[in-house]
Formats: sequence, C-alpha cells, structure tokens
Amino acid sequence: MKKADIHIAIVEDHPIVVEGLKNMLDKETGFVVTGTFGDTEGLMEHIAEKAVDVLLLDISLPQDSGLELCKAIRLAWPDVAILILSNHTERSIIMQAIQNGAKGYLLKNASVQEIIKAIRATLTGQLVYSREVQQIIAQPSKRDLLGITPITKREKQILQMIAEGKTSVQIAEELFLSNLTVETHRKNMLQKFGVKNTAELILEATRQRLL
Amino acid sequence: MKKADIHIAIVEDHPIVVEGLKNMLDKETGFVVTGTFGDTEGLMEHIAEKAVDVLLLDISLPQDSGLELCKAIRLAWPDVAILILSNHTERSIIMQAIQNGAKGYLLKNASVQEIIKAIRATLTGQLVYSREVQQIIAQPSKRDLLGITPITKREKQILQMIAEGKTSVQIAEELFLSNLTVETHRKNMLQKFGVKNTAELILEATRQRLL
DNA sequence: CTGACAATACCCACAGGCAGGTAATTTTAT
DNA sequence: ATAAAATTACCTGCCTGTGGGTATTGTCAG
Repeated sequence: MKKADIHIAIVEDHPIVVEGLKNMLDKETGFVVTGTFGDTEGLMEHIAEKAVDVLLLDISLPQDSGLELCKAIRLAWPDVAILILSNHTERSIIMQAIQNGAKGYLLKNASVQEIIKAIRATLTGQLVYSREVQQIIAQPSKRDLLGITPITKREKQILQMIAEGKTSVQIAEELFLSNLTVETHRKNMLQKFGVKNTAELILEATRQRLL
Repeated sequence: MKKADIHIAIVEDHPIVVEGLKNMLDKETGFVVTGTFGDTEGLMEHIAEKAVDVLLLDISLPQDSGLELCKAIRLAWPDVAILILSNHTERSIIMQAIQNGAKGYLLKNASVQEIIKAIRATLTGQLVYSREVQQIIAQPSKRDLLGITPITKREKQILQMIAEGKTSVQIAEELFLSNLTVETHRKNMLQKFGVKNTAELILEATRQRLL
C-alpha cells in the first residue's frame, strides 16, 4: 500500500509567497497542495472536503486576525496541524499563536529546508519553530521576565498627563493634589518600569500600550 | 534577429518570496533571472557582469536600508531599472524610494500579473506602481495633510538616544559632540513637533512611528 | 481584623531640561 | 554655483525632574 500523500492548504494574502510555497512544496514528493487562499473565503469547506493535514497560515491577514482564525480551526478540526507563517517577531504574538493551538511558528525568512522539515515534524505531533523563533522564545526580554508592569489607576492617569507634556505642578493643580504627590507617583513609576527618566518611561509605556 | 532577453536580478531576504518570484518569472518568456541575493553581498559585481536590466529590490533588508542601496545603484548604473518590492505602505517611504531613483514600487501583495506588467513597463521608461500604491500616492493620509514632521538623520539618532533615557551629556559623549549641540537638536525637535517637553516629544514620535 | 497596597504629602540637594536667543561651518539639492 | 538646510557650538537664567529617603491616611481582601 502506498503511503498517503500529505494534504497541505495555504492561507496567505501575498500571491508571490503563495507561488513560492506552492512551487516548493509541489516539488517535494509526498506533498500535495490541495488549495491556496488569499482570505478565509471558502477555507472551512476546503479543509473538510480535502481532508487537509497541514495548514500553512499567515497571521498578518488583512481582515480577520490570523490568530482568531487559528483558534477557530483548532476547535473545529483538532487534527489539522496549523503551521504559522509570519513576519512578527514579538514574543507575545508567538506565545499567543501557540496558545491558540498552532503546531509551529515560522518566520517568513525561513529557508526552504526549514519549512519542509517543519511540515514533516508537525505531523509527528511535535511543536516546531524556526531557528530565529527558538531564540526569541528562549530569550525572554527583560520585560517579559518582569511581566507587564502593574500600574495603578492614579498612576495611569498621571502618566497620561505627563505624556501630554504637563509638568508635575500643572498635573497637581488639575487633580487638586500637592505637586509633591505627583512627583511621588512619577518616581514610583520610574522605579516600577525600571527606567531612568521620563523619556524612557513614555517609550516603555507606549510599548506596553498604556498610552 | 531574436529579441534580447530581459535580465532580472532579485534582492530579497525571504527565501520563499525569492522562490516564488523566480519561478514566476522563469515561466515568462523573454525573462531571465540572472541571480538572486539575500543581501548585498556580490550584488554590485553581478549587476555589472550579467548586464542586469531590471532589479527587483526588497527595501526591508536586515542590514542596509534598501533605500540607501537603491540610491547607490542608481548612481553607479543609471540604466538599471529598479523596481521596489516592499511591505511598507507609508506614503513617505514610497516617495523616498522614487526620490532615490526607483522606477517602480510594488507591494508584496501585488498579483503575479501586476509584477510582470510592471517589469515590462519599467523598461519603456515608465514609472509604475501597483494599484494600492497608486491609491496611497493619490490620497495623502491625514498625517501627510497635517504635515509629517520632517526630521533629520542626526535628530532621529539623538531622538532615539533620548528615548533610551540618556541625558544630553551622555549623548554628547557617545557622539563626540558638545552637550550644547545635543541640546540644540533637542530644542529644534521640540519646536518641530510643536511640543512642550521630552515626554510629549517621545509620545508624538512614537505616534509617527519614528521610534 | 489585619496586613498589603494605594494614595497622599513632605524634605533636601543637585543634575538636567527649557526658553530665548546668536552664529559659524558643512552638506545637500537645484 | 549658489541657495537652502543641517550640523555644530555657545550664552544666561530659571524651572523641573531625579534620587533617596520618611510618614500618614484610606481601602480592600483574606
């Protein structure tokens, strides 16, 4: 009995990348690309009809967040191995993808070998990551270790006013506080965020989407 | 006499995209892909040796800014038609690319037809843009209307260091400048951005994606 | 009830940022 | 070649921010 082909579907909104993937995978014996999709239209039906084994999924799709899609497919067909193809190098996104049931995460700059290897590996049940992604996972940034900085309501309020360019005195007046109090909050935030001054504080705060 | 083939070189750091482009172009009669490059290594020699007609250039390369590269090639070989392949949809970047001598600008989600048509068109001397890019050029964004804050290289450099929490003195030392100079740049930026202090500056700069 | 955390307020001393200029030199664009 | 822009540098004085503390009241969950 002949070993069954691996059915692969591709969801990716860049035609060139689709072209590249399809070409590359078709050359590989045992791989069959059953369909390619620029968006989610018709995808669900396809997965059911063609008995898709592996789904290559670009999570930077125009409309739906690919992460949502990932979760949805995961729930509907737990047996479909989802391999994320992405440009995003942020640890949080990678983690979220895994959380949402992805079997692997590859960056788009992955080599052809890496991708093929990854597809084979996912079918054995392994979680796979491209080289770079492994490094990202292995080396959590300082802030990932510290977790997201916990900030109080008052601090957040003051933080926003600082970002608007207001001085401690102005903020104090607006909030009917002593300027010394505002400065205390300011100092506490510098400590919490582990930064040296206001400039760094604002940058870090925007990175954590607090502003 | 047979019409000469069009020699195409590709600079692109994503193997999959290279694969896709190469495959697609090779299928097209009259097109010859003379070489593909993941970085700038050996590129210059190649252009000279193979008499490259068209260069497909990804401007989001890891090391060199593709825009710089574009300008350099433009100066060295004015006859090589440079076609930018990019993910960046910001008007400013597109404009800069054209400024730097690119003959066309395509987004990576361009269709296969668009790319082929674009390559042919560039050889007739036209400037070509994919559909989406045309829209971007035609409809300046709110920010373009408000005037995106023009910032110089030096200012940007210093801005980044400010955002890292460095003081003027530290920056001056690192850049072998007088601290007074750094403060001048700082002041100029405050003026340009129309903000009152560093905190507001950093927020506005991140909003404009300068950080 | 009690302990942790938030919010308030204060002190001192000094470094750093800001406002308001002026001006020479170098680079870049036309 | 020349004008415009960028980069460099300086001055004075004043206000703000920062570092390293302490301390009193609320407030909320265990």
